[in-house]
Amino acid sequence: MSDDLHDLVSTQLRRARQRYTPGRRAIIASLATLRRPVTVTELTDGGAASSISSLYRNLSVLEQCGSVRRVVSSDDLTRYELSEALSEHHHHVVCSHCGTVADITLPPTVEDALAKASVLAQNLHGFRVDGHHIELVGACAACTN
Amino acid sequence: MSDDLHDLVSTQLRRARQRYTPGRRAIIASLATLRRPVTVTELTDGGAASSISSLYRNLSVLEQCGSVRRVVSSDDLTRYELSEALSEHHHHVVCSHCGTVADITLPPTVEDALAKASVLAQNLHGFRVDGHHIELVGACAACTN
DNA sequence: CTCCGTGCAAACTTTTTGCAACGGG
DNA sequence: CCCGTTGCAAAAAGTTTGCACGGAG
Repeated sequence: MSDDLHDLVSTQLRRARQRYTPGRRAIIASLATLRRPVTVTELTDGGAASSISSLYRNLSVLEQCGSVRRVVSSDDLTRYELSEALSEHHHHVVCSHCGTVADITLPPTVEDALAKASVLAQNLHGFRVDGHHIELVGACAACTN
Repeated sequence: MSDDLHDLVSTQLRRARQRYTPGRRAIIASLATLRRPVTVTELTDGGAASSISSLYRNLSVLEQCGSVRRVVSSDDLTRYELSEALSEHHHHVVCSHCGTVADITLPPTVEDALAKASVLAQNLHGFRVDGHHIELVGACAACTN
């Protein structure tokens, strides 16, 4: 686990006048290790939190200060991952069979086309586009078998 | 409301050995009128269902037979819309301020680039891509003011 | 006459909140 | 010391299920 990461989170938290407590550190550590959107249950089971209420409260704090991102996909389990400020711009592949979500980076062709389309949306619909997220839905390697 | 739509739904339901009851018809009618992902509450308030449990059950049936699609976005309200079999391939713009979700059609450049990227994901990660969904996140016209 | 769909109420799951105790700054 | 964080327990919100009635095939 890189100290850089913890320093970044620490800064983000301080900016929001929040502290980098052990509980929050454990969450960040887990997310950094797993490198994919993780369910709340996975976090508690993985020992990243002692109490569910604290976990939710800390995730909320970390989300608001921009350290983690809440990810909802097809199934009804809420997942969390490190924000793009702490990782990299990426997208998700969702297995419609087992519900697992994995990270994926898409080629510049897609990103460029999407950037242009965003400007269009802005002009046509008056919708200010701040970001985007692509979800590829299908069957993961394990579920294809 | 086009009869075509109801005929299509009717066929989809029959294929799943289900009936096109008034309750289900009302849901489809609402979704067809609103033409955007709608929350469960919006459906009940709009008079599309008399009982919440029946609404959930019917949405589940309609989803399984391919008539409606469950849409989850950033906020925690589940939304439903007509499936692409009954509408057209489209994507969503999500207002991160008020949570509203609207439909948007993206230019072929994006779709093409994404199609190529999907093949890549398939080859690189062994993930069989069946479909995709793009979410543009930002601020809607009303919330920009 | 037999099922399927419906509505009500209760159960269940997930998330949020109240409150008292703890501990770092 | 003070205030933010924590853990427990209770509450709230959203969704699902059990059961009996009613209507359609």
